[in-house]
Amino acid sequence: MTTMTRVPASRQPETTPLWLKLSSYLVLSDDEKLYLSELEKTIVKQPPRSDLLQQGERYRDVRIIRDGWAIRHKALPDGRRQVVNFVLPGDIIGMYCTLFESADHSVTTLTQVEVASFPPERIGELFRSFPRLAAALAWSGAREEAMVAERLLSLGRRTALERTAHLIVELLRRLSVVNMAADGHFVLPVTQEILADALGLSIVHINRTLRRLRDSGLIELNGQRITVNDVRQLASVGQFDELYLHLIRAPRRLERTFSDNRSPRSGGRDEQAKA
Amino acid sequence: MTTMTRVPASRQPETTPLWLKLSSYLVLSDDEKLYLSELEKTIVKQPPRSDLLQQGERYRDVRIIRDGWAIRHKALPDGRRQVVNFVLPGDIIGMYCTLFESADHSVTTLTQVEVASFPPERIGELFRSFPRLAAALAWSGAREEAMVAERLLSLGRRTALERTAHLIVELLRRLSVVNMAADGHFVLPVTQEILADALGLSIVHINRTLRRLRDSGLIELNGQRITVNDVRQLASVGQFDELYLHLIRAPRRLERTFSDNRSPRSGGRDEQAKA
DNA sequence: CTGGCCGATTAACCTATGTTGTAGCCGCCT
DNA sequence: AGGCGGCTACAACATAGGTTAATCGGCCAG
Repeated sequence: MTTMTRVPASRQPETTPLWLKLSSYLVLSDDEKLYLSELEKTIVKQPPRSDLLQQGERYRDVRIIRDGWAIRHKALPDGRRQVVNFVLPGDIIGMYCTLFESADHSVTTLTQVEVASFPPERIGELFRSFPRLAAALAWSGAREEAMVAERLLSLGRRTALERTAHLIVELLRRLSVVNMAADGHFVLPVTQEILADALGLSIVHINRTLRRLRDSGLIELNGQRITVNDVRQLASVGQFDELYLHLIRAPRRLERTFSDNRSPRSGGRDEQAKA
Repeated sequence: MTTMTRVPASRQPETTPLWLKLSSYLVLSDDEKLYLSELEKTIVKQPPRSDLLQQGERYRDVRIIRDGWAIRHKALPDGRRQVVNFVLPGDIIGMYCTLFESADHSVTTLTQVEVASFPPERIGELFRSFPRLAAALAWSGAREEAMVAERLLSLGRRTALERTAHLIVELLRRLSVVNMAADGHFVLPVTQEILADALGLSIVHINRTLRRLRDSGLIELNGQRITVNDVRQLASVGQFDELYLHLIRAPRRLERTFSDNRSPRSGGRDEQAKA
């Protein structure tokens, strides 16, 4: 709402990345805002290259990333590795911890990361007392799946150049939502090895591919800063269609389905059950 | 439970594939069973090769597959296509229709398919009145994501032979849950083109790969019937680790989180706010 | 200052997989 | 009966991307 600084943004309690992200989906009430900030109360800092979660490990708390980057990845017994997705500020880890016994993937930090965590039991509470907020979190989780499916399309059917372009545009879009990208540039705290693992390529080939993108003037790289000179064109190279990011606001039927029609108090907005 | 026939299994109302699948995760009460069968009341048959959902289309009802196979796939503007997952009896389509405006993928039947459908609004009702059932459905959805992530690992880091072996074992495991596979054989109503699109390979190469699997005696193909002679060995070729299928029963904390602690009776709903 | 390590970069070479084209089979329509 | 379309099968050839190996620069510990 107010113009945003690019600072880690945790001055005012309510503008955490998660809040920003959810707000892009639906307008949150003050109650909801407050409850959300409750969830982000217990905060810890994790050093770079440390595991937030390990494949096979039992799930523990739910974690909210407040600052920094991480990767979600899976490994084969012989060491080959696939990065499933990048975990950015505003993303949630272990949302399914209530449903699954143990994790089928690892999450490892790339930079120093600030995480909030809360016990899984609160999810039940959330669904009961703040159904719209719960719906927004479900949206965030469903979007995650959509991103993985899109990456699958990339690995299966896009060439190395297309994949790489696609990923860059995706990151740009995602980071914009949490005010971490401006005019097409952002910090990409990632080695080429990690890019390779994300795109199913060899490290040498990712290097070649980045070179081609640079040579064609589509992007610039200075250290960890990447600049996209012409987003439209890069998107077209990557056949990027942002439909899968589901960035549009919640459909009207969401209110019908998830509005809290049980507590006339607290939730404060209407009820009027249907059918 | 009782010994199972391989018949479509819809004689007794409660043993639908979805019920079977969810029961493998948690024991459902009679109320829950009943409500589930309510959801499967409106039934329609779809011919083979027809769309249940089209990329870009607005979401409509939630659909439960009761019989037959379909694929969930995404296409690039130039026609290249990736099959994201196979949709089997007991699977659900459009679970996120409340959250998203329009679909980012298509679903197309491979065989004749029997689908039940219900309006998205009932999901809210479900979460309020039958939280354990809702949790089981959430489990099913989360598992879906896990499968896509595992396929991503396949496309990114497994060879054609490994991928193919992996997929076959996965299908075998999934079909077993709904009693559609016995002693390592099942019906695979799929052309090689579709396998190719699922595994990110060319149709010619999938053909070569199946040949290798047959020549090595790991599988047999007779028309659409596939027989896995040695599951252990095939799983080992595909580096298959079923952790990602999350086939184990619900963790204990699920009950703590989702048990309906609001209604001592059955359908009643109400409250006791938190904090 | 210096050695060691990590990551980026490039060249040369190799191979898994893609492409193109042909043939055979089977079921189905007329 | 003939022919057509969809699918499998395979051979021959082409290439995107993998592998290996060498170099270079930056950073840090001693």
